[in-house]
Amino acid sequence: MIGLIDCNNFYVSCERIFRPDLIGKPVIVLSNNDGCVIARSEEAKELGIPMGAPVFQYKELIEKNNVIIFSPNFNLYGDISWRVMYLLTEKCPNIEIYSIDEAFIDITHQNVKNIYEFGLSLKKYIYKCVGIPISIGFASTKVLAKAANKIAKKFTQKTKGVYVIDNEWKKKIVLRYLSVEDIWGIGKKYTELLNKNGIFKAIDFVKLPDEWIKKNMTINGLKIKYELLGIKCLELEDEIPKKSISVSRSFHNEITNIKELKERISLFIELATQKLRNQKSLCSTIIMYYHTNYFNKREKPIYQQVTIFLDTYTNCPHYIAKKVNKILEKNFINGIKIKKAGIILTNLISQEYNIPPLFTELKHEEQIKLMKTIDEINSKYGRFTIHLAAHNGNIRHKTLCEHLSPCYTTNWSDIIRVKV
DNA sequence: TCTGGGGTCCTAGGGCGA
DNA sequence: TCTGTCGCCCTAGGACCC
Repeated sequence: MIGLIDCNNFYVSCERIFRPDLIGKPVIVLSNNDGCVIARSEEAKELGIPMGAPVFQYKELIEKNNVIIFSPNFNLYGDISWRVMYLLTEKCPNIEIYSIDEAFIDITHQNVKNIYEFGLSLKKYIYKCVGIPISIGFASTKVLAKAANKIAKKFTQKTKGVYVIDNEWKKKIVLRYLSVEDIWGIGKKYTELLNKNGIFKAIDFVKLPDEWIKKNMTINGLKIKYELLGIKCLELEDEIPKKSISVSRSFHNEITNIKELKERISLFIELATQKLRNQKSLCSTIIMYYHTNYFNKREKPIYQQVTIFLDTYTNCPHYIAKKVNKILEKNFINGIKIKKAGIILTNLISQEYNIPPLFTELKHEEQIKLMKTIDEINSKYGRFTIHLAAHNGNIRHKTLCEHLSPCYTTNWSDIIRVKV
């Protein structure tokens, strides 16, 4: 039996842990630059604020209903997520952490007598220890567990946040209830295609011939069909290192000069190589890109992308920044207004398997020692104590975040004080 | 005026060597 | 030596997820 645990309105719930006065009030969390809505409380959903909505389009509704706004505080959310996952692992060792707010558990080999009661106790435990409300769906496959979770969330009063699909009858009811757009793995495009062919519910989807599904929705579509029928096609996965690492940002004020762009890109490289070193990997290919504002219909959109193949594997920001800056100087189009830029590190290998090439300007032994020292200093005295000269070490620079909450659990100066 | 960020997987199609 | 076929590799693009 597989369970899917999902934290309810996760980012909003994280903010509410330290602001219990906001329970019952409409709350939203915004994306970087306070641009779009990325999390909503139930009350905000009821007001009709959609996911991904640009804030400026809903300004009136937000003000009229006193909706509480937060800028994203990923330090806080990451830390709370870690606590939730830690507790879940304690109770269910066979776990796949799927995202910041979701995890699959396999309880087949745990001696669980009553799955529903087990779910309720897990829910109670997480809320008691971390203060995060969760919903749980149990079923024989991942896709069905996702569907069960949806039911648990949608009918909280009846289910108390836990729903188990443990017989054919329940499975049939769920397939009849579930719309195709709500099936895990079927997005906007496939929904359009299915609707056009008269398929609206999961029960109709599973009746489609295999050949049709494979031809129109690839092998993944076929796996979804069998999972809905209760035949396991997707296993719980171990944590595997990332195959690519990227850092990108939109800019509140568009960038028009190469100096500033170089500054930002250098910061992206520093952040990305930090992630790379954390998972003990090296990269040999860097993709750097930037583009103008696609929403500005008055100007022709410009997109530039450069792929840089290194002659060696590295996780050293100085080496990468040097190469990227050289390319930037050569390719930069003067006069364009850059709205977003980013870098992707790819072609990753594990540090262990690295064999330095015979001819390269990079001095490997020295670089390893240097990076180790820098990481130790930054870990002891704070992120960016030592950083690339190209940026000033201010990672929040020029990013709009007017509603940022304190880092209650990760910053000594933000810890809540209690008067006794 | 203002519209996020970070990933994965699959497939088609072209280049290229055996 | 030329030509056709097959399979592998790579890339771009499109789908999906949170």
